[in-house]
Amino acid sequence: MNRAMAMFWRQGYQATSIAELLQTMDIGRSSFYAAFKDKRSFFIECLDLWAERTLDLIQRSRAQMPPVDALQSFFERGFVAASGAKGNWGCMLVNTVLEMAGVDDALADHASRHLDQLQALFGDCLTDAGAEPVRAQELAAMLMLFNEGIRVSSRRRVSQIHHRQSIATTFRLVRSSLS
Amino acid sequence: MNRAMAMFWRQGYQATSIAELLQTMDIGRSSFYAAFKDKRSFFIECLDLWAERTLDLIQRSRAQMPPVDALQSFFERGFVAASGAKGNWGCMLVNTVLEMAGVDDALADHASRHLDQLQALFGDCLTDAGAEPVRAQELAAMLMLFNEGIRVSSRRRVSQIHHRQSIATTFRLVRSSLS
DNA sequence: TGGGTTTTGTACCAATTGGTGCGGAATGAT
DNA sequence: ATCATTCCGCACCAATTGGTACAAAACCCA
Repeated sequence: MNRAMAMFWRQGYQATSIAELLQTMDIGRSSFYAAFKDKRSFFIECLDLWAERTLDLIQRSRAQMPPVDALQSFFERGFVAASGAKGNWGCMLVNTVLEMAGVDDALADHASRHLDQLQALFGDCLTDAGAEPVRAQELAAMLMLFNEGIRVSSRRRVSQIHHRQSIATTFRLVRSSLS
Repeated sequence: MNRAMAMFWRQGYQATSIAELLQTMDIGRSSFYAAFKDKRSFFIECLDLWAERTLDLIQRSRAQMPPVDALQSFFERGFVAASGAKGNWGCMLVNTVLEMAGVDDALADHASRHLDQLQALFGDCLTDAGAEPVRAQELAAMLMLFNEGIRVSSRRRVSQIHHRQSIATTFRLVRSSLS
């Protein structure tokens, strides 16, 4: 299932056929439809799994370091770990929103709600760091905008160094805004 | 052709079938294949048209107002004009990059190069506004990141007001950085 | 009006899509 | 070993995909 999720992550929903999925999961057609209802339902499961892992990633970091550091490490990890030689696939939630909006709005909304959760978690980290609730919400919204932007940019052929720099300057701004 | 472009813009490449295109263009199948080589080639034409119009939009604004105002009006127009009751379709270039990356990399690169042009134009406006070349490039890159982010965000159900606010604060930052 | 060229409507094609059903193989308990 | 049950490979299906062939129609200049 991890492989299937990665496939959806990289290629999106429409461009991934069931045949491809079966091959990478190394199971038969019957087994697939026995375990999952639909291609669509299965995609949602993968989407949820992806979101869950992403939230967990931040939560775990938060237990080990100051909250703002945890946030920053989240952005940096997304650009180092996920982008090997194989290239970066961006954020599955962002990808899904842009692919399905105007095609399957329910699906796009589902991904969008996950992004809301992520933004809420950003806010939590910022209040933890001592920001006032209102200000934390503002900053979280800004970080989400930054996230969406950099995830798009990461699917282009822009140099990694440049992204790192953007992250650095953004978080310098965030930190200065908190002190 | 405008209608066809709008269709691709809203639904993306894969989700738009030839049959739908023919219907909205109100032409027959033969006429289509006589005028355009492929679905893919036709999509590229639409993409180029969209990019051309976007660049023109900025250029025209630049002839009528200070360069930074022109940039700001570009962002604001994208959110008022394009987003009627029918909703906002974001930026066709950004949409294409995210849809086709990992599926048809050549197509994604094509859209990405258009974004490079757009970013270059951002840079021109900023140098016009008196920024030093290096600084202008930095700011242009930041604006492109902002553009990518807000175009994603605009396809979610986030309130318009919020976007306007983001634009305002971003440009306040840009202006203060220029003075 | 006539003949030749372009345009266009439509039937048709092979390939692929997501999804179902069946028959046999593996499994496990007695 | 036997039986029942679960599992799975594979054939099959209808629908849709992008693309082509071909003939009829519209057009234009003489």
